[in-house]
Amino acid sequence: LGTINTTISSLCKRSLFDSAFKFTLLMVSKNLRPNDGLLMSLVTGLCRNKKHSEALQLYNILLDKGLTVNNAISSALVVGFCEAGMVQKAKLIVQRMLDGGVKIDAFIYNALIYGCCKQEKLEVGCKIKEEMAGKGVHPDIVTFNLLMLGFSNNGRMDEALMLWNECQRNGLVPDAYSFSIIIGGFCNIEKIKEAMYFFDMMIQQNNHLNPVVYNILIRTHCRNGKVLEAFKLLNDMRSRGVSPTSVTYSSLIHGLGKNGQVDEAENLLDEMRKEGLQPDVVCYTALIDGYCKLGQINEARSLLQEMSALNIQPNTITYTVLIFGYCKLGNIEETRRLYEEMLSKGIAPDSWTYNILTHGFLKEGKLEEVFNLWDHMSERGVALD
RNA sequence: GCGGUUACGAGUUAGAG
Repeated sequence: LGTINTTISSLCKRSLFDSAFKFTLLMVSKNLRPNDGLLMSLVTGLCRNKKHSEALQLYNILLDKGLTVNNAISSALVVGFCEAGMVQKAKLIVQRMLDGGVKIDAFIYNALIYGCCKQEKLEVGCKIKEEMAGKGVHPDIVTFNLLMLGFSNNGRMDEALMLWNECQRNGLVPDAYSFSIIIGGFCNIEKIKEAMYFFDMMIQQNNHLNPVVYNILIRTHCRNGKVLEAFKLLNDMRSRGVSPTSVTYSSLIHGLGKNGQVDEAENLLDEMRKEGLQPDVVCYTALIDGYCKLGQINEARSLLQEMSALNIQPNTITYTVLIFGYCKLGNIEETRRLYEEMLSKGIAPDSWTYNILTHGFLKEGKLEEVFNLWDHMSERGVALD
């Protein structure tokens, strides 16, 4: 049995979920049961790779065999379906668990609420919260956080705050997530005063301080062109012993780039390295965008080379940014070249890429090329939106 | 006992016509 576990584990680690799946089925058919942790990562892995039906199949077989399936495995399945937007199917799975007399715990309810909130079905999410309470499963802080996030993302801060109050009436204590959700919600609608009210509350409690809240505030200032304010917060976080992350830096780089301060932005890459942080693809893409917006396309292009020298893989957005840079300069040659290059690297263009390419070609009167492009696009299963 | 659920960063679309 140890060998089985090791084999499956190794297959999962190498992301060979198909093989792990087949191997597990084979084992289960011989009534050998891999351990819980492995089954969970297998279910999670299958779902992340869009193999939901395999995950479900495995789950069903375990049940049919009368093998124990703990809530962690079930919740991995429910989460997998919810993350892919298949909340209805997730609900069916849960319903079957209920029918089978299985106790649904808060993790699973929360996973369902997560799915509902992702689809902006906030009222349904709230109903599930009531339902769980009715079944004697107390909504926990995660339940409240999920719903607060749902409302915050829709600018419905009144409702988010009602939940903030409600959870405390229920004896729950807002945690670091709660704070950043509320602060982020106010930032989204530019209610900075309100955001700062909650931020000060965190500071006063001298608790829950973490890079995420700072990142939210820094990004908000950067988005509003208030880079100086953003840097003040960077100092503030450091002085309180909170280390910046690559998210912090990418926000700052983006903010500086938007202001045309690309040199300062580029210096931040070195500053990161001095702090032991590796600049990632987002930091580079933000900087490349900054150069492109200034028309300094060669600088942008050499950053792409720098990335490959450092083994930082460019992605769809990186290429789209560069292509847009060339399009704006009317450089059709390089636009084509980059498009070919991204295809040859297996980086998939998306609807934004095609949108930009279309405009670029049209601007230069390359009507036929647009038609070719559109054929290519539909072959690849991308639709303009 | 251990494990499963929640927060933050980059790309097209300002205005006029």
